[in-house]
Amino acid sequence: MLRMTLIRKELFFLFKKSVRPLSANDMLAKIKANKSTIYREIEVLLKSGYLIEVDFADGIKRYELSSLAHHHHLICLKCHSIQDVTLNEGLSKEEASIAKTKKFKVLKHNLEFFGYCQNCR
Amino acid sequence: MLRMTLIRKELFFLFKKSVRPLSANDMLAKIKANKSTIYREIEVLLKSGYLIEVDFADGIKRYELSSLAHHHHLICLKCHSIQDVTLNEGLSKEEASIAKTKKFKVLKHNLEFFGYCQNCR
DNA sequence: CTAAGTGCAAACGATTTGCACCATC
DNA sequence: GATGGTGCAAATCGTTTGCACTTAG
Repeated sequence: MLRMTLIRKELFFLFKKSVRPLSANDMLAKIKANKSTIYREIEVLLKSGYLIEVDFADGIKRYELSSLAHHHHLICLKCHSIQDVTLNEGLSKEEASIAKTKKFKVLKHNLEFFGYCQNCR
Repeated sequence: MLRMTLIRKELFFLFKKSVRPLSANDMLAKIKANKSTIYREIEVLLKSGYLIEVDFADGIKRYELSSLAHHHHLICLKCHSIQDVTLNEGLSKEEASIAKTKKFKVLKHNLEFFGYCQNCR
């Protein structure tokens, strides 16, 4: 049911070469397509599992390929650079403890770090 | 420089008795004040350090008293209930490792958990 | 052919801003 | 009475929707 349209191809290509999560506006700046098309495309690609949502707590939704290994981001508050981090331990121990003590089934979490990067601190 | 106005008093009272982070709309529903006033109030209270921002990744900004102990939230995807959690270990070890290996100075992080609460799973 | 994809314009919801008036210190 | 607070209306920005047209399979 997923047709391979030009816009879709371009989106995959864009995401593949992007080193940071992309917002709808980021995509619009790179791909000649209508706003609505982009937003609907995001919806489709989320639903079909190609993209995941990433939240930088600024009210703008961003996305990256779900095929990437699970990781978090280091967001520089000054230059807005973004680095990926993979946590050594992860949060699985914490999530297990949450399941036990709070009787809460964790399906996903959101974790991003904010601060100053090497150049800005 | 912070005057004790009626609206400000009501806001503090509201936050003190609230068991969950509040959005601008939550405040507007409880306090008779103009939209702009509420948003400007949030700005002032953030800047003066009485409130902190909490992000549930849904594009709506929420706030809670900064005097609360550092904690995270368990957000039920079905009934939208919210529980607080305090992590045993916290992320300080992770942040130390980030400082070392990535040369990134972490000032704050955002961590919230999503899933199903006891009643909904 | 027909379901999926697209563009355009208008609607939406959260937040912001400009301006005139009001109240606390 | 000066600075900070407030209300109102309009603007802004990211996102969504309705509708008519197009295209991939």
